[in-house]
Amino acid sequence: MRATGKRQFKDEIFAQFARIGRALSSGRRLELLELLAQRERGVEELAIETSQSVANISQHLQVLRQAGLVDSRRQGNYIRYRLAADIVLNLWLALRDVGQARLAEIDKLVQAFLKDRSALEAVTCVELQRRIKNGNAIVLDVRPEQEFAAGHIAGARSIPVAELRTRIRELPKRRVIVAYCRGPYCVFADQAVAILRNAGYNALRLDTGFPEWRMKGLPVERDAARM
Amino acid sequence: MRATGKRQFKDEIFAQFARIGRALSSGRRLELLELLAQRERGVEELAIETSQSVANISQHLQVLRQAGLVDSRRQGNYIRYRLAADIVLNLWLALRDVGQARLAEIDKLVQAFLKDRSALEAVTCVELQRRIKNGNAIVLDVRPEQEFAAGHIAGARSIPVAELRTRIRELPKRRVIVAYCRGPYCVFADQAVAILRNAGYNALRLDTGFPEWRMKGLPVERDAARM
DNA sequence: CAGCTATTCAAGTAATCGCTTAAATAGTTT
DNA sequence: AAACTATTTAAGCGATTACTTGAATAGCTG
Repeated sequence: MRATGKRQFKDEIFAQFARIGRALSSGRRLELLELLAQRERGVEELAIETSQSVANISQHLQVLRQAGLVDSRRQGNYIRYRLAADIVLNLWLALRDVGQARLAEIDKLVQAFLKDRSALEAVTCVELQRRIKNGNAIVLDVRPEQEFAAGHIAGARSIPVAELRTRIRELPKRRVIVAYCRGPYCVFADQAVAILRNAGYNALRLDTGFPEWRMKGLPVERDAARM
Repeated sequence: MRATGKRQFKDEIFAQFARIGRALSSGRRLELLELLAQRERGVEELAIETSQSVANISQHLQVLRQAGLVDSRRQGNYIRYRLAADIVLNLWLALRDVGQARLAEIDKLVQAFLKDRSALEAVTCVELQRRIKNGNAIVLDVRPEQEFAAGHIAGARSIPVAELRTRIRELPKRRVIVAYCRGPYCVFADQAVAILRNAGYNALRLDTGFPEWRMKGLPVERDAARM
């Protein structure tokens, strides 16, 4: 308990926690976390989705694994990665909250790239839940099918945004449609709302994505067939 | 909305969030956050407490500020730094939770340095709250006086651990004493419990610190005189 | 067991990081 | 306005990082 020992203890324990910070210090790795928050994936899948080389993504995944943020398991010839625990998702969401609240650049980027977003107010989780209760909205999951299968808002329908134009007739025109996707920095729901409104539908965007909905303890479902 | 623009948007927005991760990627900076979670401080104070040069700490503080994690204000000749918002504290606690749950090295370090800790079970916040309600414990804040003044558990008494041996008679021997400090990786409460038990007191450690207590929305007080 | 394939590792390079020392700045106080 | 002082900045270093390319590994699958 003498002073030097105490300093060494502090140095070492904070250095350990800093390993986690370091894992969060690359935009590429945060993008991987965001993808893995939707569902588990193989290395090549992640490489394609992030437009990176397989070797590079593999190395990033090692960093994430050594920081305890992701887990992997073998499935046939592939190795599938996933978030190691819900507290990891919680950590990523906490970091995102700080960015949203404290970094002006993030707001600027969203404004610049998603020009329509500021015009249209988004639906909150509480409000959507109320609408669901009243049968007052169709909940539309516009993420890729496999992400829907791995888990979605209870009662939601799936039409991936890529298929929305061709499958738009599956949706009734009379009712309000609330579209959601991976999260507030995912563009799928914005695109979906644009397509729907263009076709004369009454569409709104949920202000967050599926992982946030689930972390709030709100009702979710998953495709029992898959997984 | 074409593919290349979308990739660029993702790259840029995740790079922005990564600035926050980078700020968390140094043990030294995490130590600063932990100190600032107790109360605001000047640069030299932080330098002394971390055994670092003033220039080095100043540079770390710039990194933290540019990531939106800390704020500063001038007070007389000094510049005082503080956490920028409660969500920053929330982020640090989320990171710590992940470390505790997922990094075996952290447990090893605690076991090695705080050998007694495993023997003695700690009191949880819920349990302490119950004890307070029943008048069933003395709550003892063993952090330095100024940290107590900046905020403490409602009803707690202050005896900094450095003064505990000389002031131990202020405490009644009949009642259970629950000591707390900065957090689970702070050694003050462990030291205090050791001193108290050695002197024949019935003492226990709270399993977290003041910032965690406050973030849970449990009752706190502050010294109105200071501030 | 041999062949195949997804994944990891290793080496190399340009850029960045943490810390030190020394000088500059900015703001208060006298 | 001058002097002082806390803080920031600049330059320099050794160590580390992100990514690429090319080779190695590990473990299914036929």
